Amino acid sequence: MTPAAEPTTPSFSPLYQQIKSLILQSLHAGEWKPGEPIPSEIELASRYGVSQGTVRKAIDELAAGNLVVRRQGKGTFVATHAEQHVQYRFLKLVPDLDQAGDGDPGPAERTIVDCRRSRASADVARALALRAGDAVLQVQRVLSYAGRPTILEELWLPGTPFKGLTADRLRDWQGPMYAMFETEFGVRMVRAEEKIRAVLPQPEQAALLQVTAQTPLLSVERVAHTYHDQPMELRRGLYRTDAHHYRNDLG
Amino acid sequence: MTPAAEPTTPSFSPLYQQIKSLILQSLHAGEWKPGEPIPSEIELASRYGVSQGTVRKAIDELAAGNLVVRRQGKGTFVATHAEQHVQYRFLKLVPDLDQAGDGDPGPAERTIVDCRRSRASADVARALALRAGDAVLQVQRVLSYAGRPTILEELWLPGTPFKGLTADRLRDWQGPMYAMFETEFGVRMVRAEEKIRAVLPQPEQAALLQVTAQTPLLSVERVAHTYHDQPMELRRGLYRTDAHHYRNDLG
DNA sequence: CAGTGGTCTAGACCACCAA
DNA sequence: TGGTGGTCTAGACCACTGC
Repeated sequence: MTPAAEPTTPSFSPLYQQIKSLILQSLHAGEWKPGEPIPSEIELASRYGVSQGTVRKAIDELAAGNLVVRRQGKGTFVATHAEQHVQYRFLKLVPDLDQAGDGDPGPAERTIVDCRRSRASADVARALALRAGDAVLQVQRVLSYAGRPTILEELWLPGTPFKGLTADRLRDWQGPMYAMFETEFGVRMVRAEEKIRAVLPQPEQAALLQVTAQTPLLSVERVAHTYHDQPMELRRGLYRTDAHHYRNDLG
Repeated sequence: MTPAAEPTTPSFSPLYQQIKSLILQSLHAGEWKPGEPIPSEIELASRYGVSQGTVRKAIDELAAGNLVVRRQGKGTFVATHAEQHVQYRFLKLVPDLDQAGDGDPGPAERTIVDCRRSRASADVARALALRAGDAVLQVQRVLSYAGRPTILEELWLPGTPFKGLTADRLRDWQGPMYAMFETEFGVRMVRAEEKIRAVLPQPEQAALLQVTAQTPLLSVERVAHTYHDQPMELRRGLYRTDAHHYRNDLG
């Protein structure tokens, strides 16, 4: 606001950016839930006292960031991991023989190996913007495709927002885990970043994936963020790549 | 055009999409070279007989696809791998300790291991949309960071567009290889897709990277495309991930 | 200063959907 | 049929660049 403080700040914010921020606030505050429609462009325009075109440009950017989905003739809806056409939006592992070509890895069998409350180690705390020793939820599970264990992943969640999450609730839930986070805990994952390495498994890891300790695996460390770039999940995955590969499109 | 032929085709093309196609054609035809400005929005509007806003929306999409770069007050320029802020746009390997945080892996020493003309094998031909036996150029090189061999890559180029490419010219060129393809051969890479696996190296590969044959490595197979999604390069890379990692942002 | 892209508006019309 | 998002236009004004 005061142009004296930040020299590198563009001392100018377009109207549509301000509108975008306002809509973002309402999304974060849960004024409209995932899957629900947000008010029409005309209604938002009159609410904020700007033209429809300005609201339109704001929503354009939200839609580009997958925060919102437009459907012609129906309205604009809060994006969700549940009913979304692209389920498992953040999972880039696809079968080598992808006949359909749609990157759909097919149905996965999920096995919860472990689920318990613990305290954040230094690196987990750093990734989740907590303090070391804070309460976290720790889950370990295996995903299998066609009976073949393929992904072993361990994930950490901050304890407070996910109070009440148990192994049983995880087991009972059908569909993407991120969809459960939305409907059960009101936490919507919006963005994620992954660091990928090639590693050899520890003996216990090898056993869970039914491979030898000499089998090279993809190590995928993901930090998923909710609104305002707040980190809400750390996930460390080990991917078998003998029948699958990690697919990435570089625009 | 004829709505009878294709049942699933949206028998409707917005004006700005048509304008986008026209601009794309000019880009492909080389009417404006990489780094050069394209005509102003007003000029394009009058050339195509549409309003400035329509041209604007067309250019918006081209800019979103990194085909073109807008610079306020100066004009709109054909994107290039050379002077682009993000050099090595397609290289996602970054140092584990990235102090600057800009993903800049720093200067690389390049060593050409091999460069020769050969004939396309079946899989190379399929990737490059050629026929098996067609002339291809085959290059093998090593990239080192701080004296440490980190990337071993082998790449195949279709023989015809790259007539005259030799090991010497590769060695002499400073800067990104894709920048050379632009200025020397008029081939601009626009999009790429990568398939990533974890593998163990062959003995010769291990020697070139100065690692043991038990060191897990990232296998990165990239197909790079020029305009109209035409494949123009197949690149198979082996990445050491003991001091670097592959970084990916999931929007 | 003139020329460029960037923002904002107001209004018209079209395509899609549901009741 | 009415409401939604999608397209297109025309014009005004702003911000940035270079001369």
